Amino acid sequence: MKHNITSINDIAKALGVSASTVSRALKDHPDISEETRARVQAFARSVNYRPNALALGLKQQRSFTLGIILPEIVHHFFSTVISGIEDLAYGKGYRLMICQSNEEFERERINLQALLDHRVDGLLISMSKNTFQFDHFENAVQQGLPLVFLDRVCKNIETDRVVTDDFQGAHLVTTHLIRTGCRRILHLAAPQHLVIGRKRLQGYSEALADHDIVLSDELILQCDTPSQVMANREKILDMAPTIDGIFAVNDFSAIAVMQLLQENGFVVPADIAVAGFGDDPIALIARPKLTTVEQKGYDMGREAVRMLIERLENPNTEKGFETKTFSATLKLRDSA
Amino acid sequence: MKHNITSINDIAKALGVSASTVSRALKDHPDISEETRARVQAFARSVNYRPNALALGLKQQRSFTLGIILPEIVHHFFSTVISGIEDLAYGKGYRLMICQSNEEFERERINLQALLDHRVDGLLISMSKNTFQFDHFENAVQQGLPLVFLDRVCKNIETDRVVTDDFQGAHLVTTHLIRTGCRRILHLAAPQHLVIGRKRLQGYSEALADHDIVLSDELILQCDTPSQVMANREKILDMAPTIDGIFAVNDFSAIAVMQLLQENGFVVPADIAVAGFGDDPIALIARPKLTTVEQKGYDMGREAVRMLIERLENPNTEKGFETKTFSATLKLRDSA
DNA sequence: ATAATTACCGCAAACGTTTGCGGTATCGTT
DNA sequence: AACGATACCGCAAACGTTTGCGGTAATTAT
Repeated sequence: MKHNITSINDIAKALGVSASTVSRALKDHPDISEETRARVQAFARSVNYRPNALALGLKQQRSFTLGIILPEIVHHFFSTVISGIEDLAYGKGYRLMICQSNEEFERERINLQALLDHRVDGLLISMSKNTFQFDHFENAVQQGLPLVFLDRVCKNIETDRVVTDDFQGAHLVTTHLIRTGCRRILHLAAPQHLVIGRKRLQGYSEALADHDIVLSDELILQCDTPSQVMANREKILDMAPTIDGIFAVNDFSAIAVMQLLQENGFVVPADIAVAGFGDDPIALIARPKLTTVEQKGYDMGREAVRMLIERLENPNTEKGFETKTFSATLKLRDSA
Repeated sequence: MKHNITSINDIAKALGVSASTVSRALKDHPDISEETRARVQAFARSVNYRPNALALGLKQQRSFTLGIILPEIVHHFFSTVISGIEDLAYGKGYRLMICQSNEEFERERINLQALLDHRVDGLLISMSKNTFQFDHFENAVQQGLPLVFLDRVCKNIETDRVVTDDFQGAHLVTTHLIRTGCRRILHLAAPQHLVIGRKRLQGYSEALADHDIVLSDELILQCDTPSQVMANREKILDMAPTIDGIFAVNDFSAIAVMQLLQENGFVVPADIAVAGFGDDPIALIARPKLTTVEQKGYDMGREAVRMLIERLENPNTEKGFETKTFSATLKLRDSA
């Protein structure tokens, strides 16, 4: 039942010509007579012939497939990234193999290997939080595979990168808090081994420095998920009367802390202003609407795959690696 | 630089044996002497040999790749579905090619063709809203490709299906509204050409009937996005004083209408109770927290790929097609 | 010592495609 | 009439694997 899929050989046999002739006829090679070409093309259309991408990939040493590894798919930012990648890749004739590492190093490694096995033409990767060794990445680039890091970049590897300007975004939003009168701003930070964790903390710090506000260690809390907000519940509530602003490293934590404050009688933003990072859809649902920093996932995805395909189609260009930085914009709303 | 990827032939040459011997040695074929086997395996490991999945796929007529088509990726439900699919497929050694149709028929068709070209072993599809002809699906199943429809099923095609019990979910939530005293319940409905649109309306209708409440046409509004809520703003506000409950076909619309009401002085749920469908994360962010129906995207994804792989690994089973229905559960919260 | 096993390995075809090279007609020149 | 040019097409190798079959030695049985 299965094998009604016609190959070039089937067409050749049916028409009494050779496979090479069919192949050439289908791509309008000048060596083929008008008559044969027409016969072949007509027949191919009638049996709905489609070239076998596996055979093509094997022969031409390229699969027109791109490999993607992300920490998780169920995440608004990453899903917009995928969407951007898909939209552009689709138009260029590339298909996507998508994997998630679930923030596990081992799974990232295995997924990467599987993508290599499938001979993807290039890679788009956002690193897992728990990746501290990088030989799997090095291995891939050494094989000559173009690789673009996205958002969670690996600074130990020389490649193209697409990132948001985390420093600037954090600076922007912290500056805004200061301008509206905040002086003691709590920062809910991401782990410092992540670039985004460090950059956003830096943006926060420098904005304070710019306004001659002393940086105080007790106002920096490593706390980047709603459950960690809950875990730090007492500490935050103890601190609350002494602070006038909060800058959280992402929107989920921002809203969690905002709701924690509200449930305990604090008014946002009158008592304490709250700002997040990422512009997740939940920012618009929360009341007050969350002031946050927009991160252009869709555009970043598109740009990353653009850079990747650029390299694919100009294999031996001498162009050095680029880091494309997307500037962040403040989404000024009601929480700060 | 590129071609340091070793093949079986490279190993064969390096060791002075034939490719067949290498192939057999690597898979512990009994025809190969202990000594040769050890030599080959040691060498293969030392050069980090990995089989070429393209060649394997071509030879064995299966690619260990599954094709996915979804209406959109940036959508909490669909991204959880992908996540469930990925987690299970990963464990079983299958990779995923993921496409989005963006709710366009043409793009769905082209994506499907591309997946066929890449010789995926099976398909997982959630139909686009604008698909009204089905020959591309028929074509695929006729080629012998296992296909599982997910959530947005196509009833014209005989295949396996995985769905949520939309009727039951809608019935459940409407019944709850009625039990808490609602009598005039507005239903924000999805387009009626979609199965989910019809099923959820039916659940609503029957729940009313069960309690001897007459169904009134003016209480059914085709309106399934926040922007449509805005477009129907006046109509809804005019109606508001005359109703005591709203059942929206999804959470985004539910929250949009809830906030519209709140901004115009209505109290939820005291004046008007509001319930949604889907249990999107935003349901927990909204205030009051949204009462809604949980839709188990992750489990549905896992189940769909389980059914698919089951068919793949038992090709000529006579087992008839199944429709796996996931019962919906009420997430009782504060808005109703 | 000869025949029959056994152990081990290679040849070649196949999966579907592309492409360099060579071959056979046919045509036009002189 | 002999020659070169042109038009058209097929052979075969290659991409990396797998696998049925056959082959050669060495070992065992008679």
